Amino acid sequence: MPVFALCDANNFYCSCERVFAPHLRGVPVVVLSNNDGCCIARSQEAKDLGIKMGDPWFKIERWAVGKGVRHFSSNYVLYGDMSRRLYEVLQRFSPRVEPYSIDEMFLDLDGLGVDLIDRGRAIRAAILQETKIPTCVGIGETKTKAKLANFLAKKRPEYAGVCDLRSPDACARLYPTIPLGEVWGIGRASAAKLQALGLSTVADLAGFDVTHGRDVLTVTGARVIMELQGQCCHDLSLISPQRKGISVTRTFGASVTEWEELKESVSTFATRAGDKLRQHGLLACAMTVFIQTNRFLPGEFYSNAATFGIEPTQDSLLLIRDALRGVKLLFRNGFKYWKAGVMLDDLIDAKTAAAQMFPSRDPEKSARLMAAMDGINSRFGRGMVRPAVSGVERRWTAKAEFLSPRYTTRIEELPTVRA
DNA sequence: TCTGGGGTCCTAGGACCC
DNA sequence: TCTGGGGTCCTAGGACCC
Repeated sequence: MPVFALCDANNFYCSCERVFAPHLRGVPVVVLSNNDGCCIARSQEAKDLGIKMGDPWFKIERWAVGKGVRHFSSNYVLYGDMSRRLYEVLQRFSPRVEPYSIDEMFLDLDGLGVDLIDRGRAIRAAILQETKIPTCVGIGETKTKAKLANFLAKKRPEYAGVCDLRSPDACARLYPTIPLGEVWGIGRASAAKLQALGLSTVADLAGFDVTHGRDVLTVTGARVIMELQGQCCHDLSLISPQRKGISVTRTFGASVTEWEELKESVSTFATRAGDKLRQHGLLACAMTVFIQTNRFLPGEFYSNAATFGIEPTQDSLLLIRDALRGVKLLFRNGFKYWKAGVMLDDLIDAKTAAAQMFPSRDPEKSARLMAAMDGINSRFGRGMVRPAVSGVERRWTAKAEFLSPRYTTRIEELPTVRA
């Protein structure tokens, strides 16, 4: 029987900022999204003041500052680094650690043969001491139960940050006290459906017939129910699966009306997307670009997107070219653009693709060719240099002919109008 | 008039997550 | 003036094929 622990950092982004500003302990802190748009993390004190996730900063700024709230622009490099440190500490407690998100890690505690509550306390203490980040630990025989235990560890002071939901006793006592919307995988829509059927607590959900559950919530819901009952449907995954898509999207600080300005932004997005592709050693075969006006403003709302196949590439210059061609089709004069983005799909492994693209060459040589291109791209950072190896480009173009013409550009003729 | 059946592939859209 | 960004999975239904 596996035993999962979920270690989840408390108010992670805020806690990271406090590591370097210890005087802010006890002070309400929020971390803001891109362009300081809205609150994406809140310290406990900020939550206690009633600040909600996603609250637009411009709406609450005056009031919040008056209440002594301190705010930070988000710093993902810092958070990523702190996350890695958490991971390193956890690896000392179990050889099997799965980073689930930037601030959450699953551990396999099976076979440790010790008091797991004690073990949870030790984990918290080690992380706090070495990274200054407070965490909570939830324990269960399925991931879903570990998540739920973590929720209790966070919300109910009597657990002091560590909760074990493995025993039937604990479930019988606690399930009826938790609203079913707190369960991992039950969002707003599913919660509403279940409530319409008269279910309201986790106990109701755990006691729901699995087949019936599948009818109402599809197979995902059936798995949730089984996991609540202690039947494991999600194992630990120690190797991170290959990325399926990469996107770079932004709302603009100030609305954009000119083509030249939009072009500049979209070029930047495509460049960043290319950076990410090279980091992961991938090529993209399809692209989606979109532009939007501000849906929060009265008047006409315009939103449009184009999806099309591209030659398999990670080269930023080619990505920029394609993105601009796409967005040019979408651009309409007279709109105030508020948000745009570039999404890359149908990603393939660059090394494997190289071997397929140069079939007449030996694999060694294909790999060297790819490495040469990687070198060019990474040396110039932003992919502003095209692969100069003679013959390469011709071959890549030839390969494109073998791709099925799956992608067609879809352009709505008329802007959609919003009341 | 009667109007198969089984299969695959693809996509849009919904839902959920952090 | 100012309202985030980046992902994954599942399903229904259309297109197409034999």
